[in-house]
Amino acid sequence: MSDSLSKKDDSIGAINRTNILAAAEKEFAIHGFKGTRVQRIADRAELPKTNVLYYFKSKDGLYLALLQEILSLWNSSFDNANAQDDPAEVLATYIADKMEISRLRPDASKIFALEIINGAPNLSSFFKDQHSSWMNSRVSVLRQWMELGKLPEIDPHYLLFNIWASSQHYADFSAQITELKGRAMDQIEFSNATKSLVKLILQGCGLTVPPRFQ
Amino acid sequence: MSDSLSKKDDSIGAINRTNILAAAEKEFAIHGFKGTRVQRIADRAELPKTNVLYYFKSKDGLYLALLQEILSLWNSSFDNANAQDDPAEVLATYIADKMEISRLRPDASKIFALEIINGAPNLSSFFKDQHSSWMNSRVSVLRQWMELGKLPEIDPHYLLFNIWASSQHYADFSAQITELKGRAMDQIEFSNATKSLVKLILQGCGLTVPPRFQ
DNA sequence: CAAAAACCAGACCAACTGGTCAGGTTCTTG
DNA sequence: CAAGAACCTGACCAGTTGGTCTGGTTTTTG
Repeated sequence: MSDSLSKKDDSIGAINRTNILAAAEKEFAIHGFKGTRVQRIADRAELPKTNVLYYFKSKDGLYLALLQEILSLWNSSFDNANAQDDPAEVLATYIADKMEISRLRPDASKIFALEIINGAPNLSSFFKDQHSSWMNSRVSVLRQWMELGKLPEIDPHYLLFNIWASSQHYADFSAQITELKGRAMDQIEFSNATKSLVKLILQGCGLTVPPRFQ
Repeated sequence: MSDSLSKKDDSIGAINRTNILAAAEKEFAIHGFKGTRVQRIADRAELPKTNVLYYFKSKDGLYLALLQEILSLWNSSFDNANAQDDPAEVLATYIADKMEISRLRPDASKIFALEIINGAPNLSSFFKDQHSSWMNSRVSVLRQWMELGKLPEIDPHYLLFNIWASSQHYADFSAQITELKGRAMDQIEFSNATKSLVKLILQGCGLTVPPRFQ
């Protein structure tokens, strides 16, 4: 309806949409898609249920809209790295980025993880293709680093899986971490965890940790 | 009713119970607790729904029974390690054990992960306490190793989290791995992944990889 | 062999849930 | 300021689902 750009207006509709998405993120993260009740989202957003369905045609529609927003978080500086870059610097930054998402958007991370665990039934084939080609291009860069002698031999897939799993873990399993440590992690602990993880992984594949990550 | 031991009799009831639990494991792993339909479990076990409710009082009861069985998988040789043992050997074995569970019981691993992601609403406080004290005692062993100079300084929690996250990852995210690699992982690939992970983590905390894991 | 225990299953139901509808009110705009 | 667009919401409904009830059949056991 409005000019194609700037959906970030302050119209009443835009505000409600934002509130509903925020409420939905929390509910879906806790209960999963099937376990989430539209009524609960409405309650959390302090709106009648009908109103939620007014803005998003259906529960599916709301979930998909949310998922799309979440996917945009998955971009990072590593996306544009190439053979000329320094592997230690690039990987350390990538790990730190991932940890930052886990800290700031744990619910988004959880939803993504749930989606993947369930076999990604709602991730469009477009995203899957995109993700697949992203993986291929990153593996290719890692291999070039190895050929150039900038990175010791290691299976690039397993390295990426490990980075992804370890950082994502802090978001997905925050409940367990809270349980095991007795309380939730604060920013300082996240910073320490990040340093620890950077050191573990970089040292693990024979790289030197850049000073600013020590 | 029968003698307190040996529930593993071959009575018709025992067989049905086993079948139902196996069917439930698959369904709960795919759809989560809320998303799973008792009818679907019954279909998979080739029994009428009423029969499932006959053996397990309710959906909750079935889920809890399954969860209890799954928890027993989480024991490992690491549980009994002490300061006299060799950290490289113990940790490598622990990682390999965890990877083996991911390979052989991915559904059980998924259910456990889902439970944790959702904040462990169904894990009894008994299990939580147990897990918490397990963690404390293992952290203590790791610290002793560091004091003895057998293991370089590293935060023990983060080390354990990393092992746990990386190995569990292969089960929980098998769908994504299948997508990214184009097909499911076979036993040889799991073996390579295990070696890769052992090397990454041990090298990451400054240990030498034992020969049989190379 | 009888009776009790264990097992089996169709019919049924109450509760819940996503979603619709119709009839409003408020806001925007020419 | 009129008219249309956007927004709001109580009442309602049809489909689904966990679970019960009742009346069986088969197996075990004293």
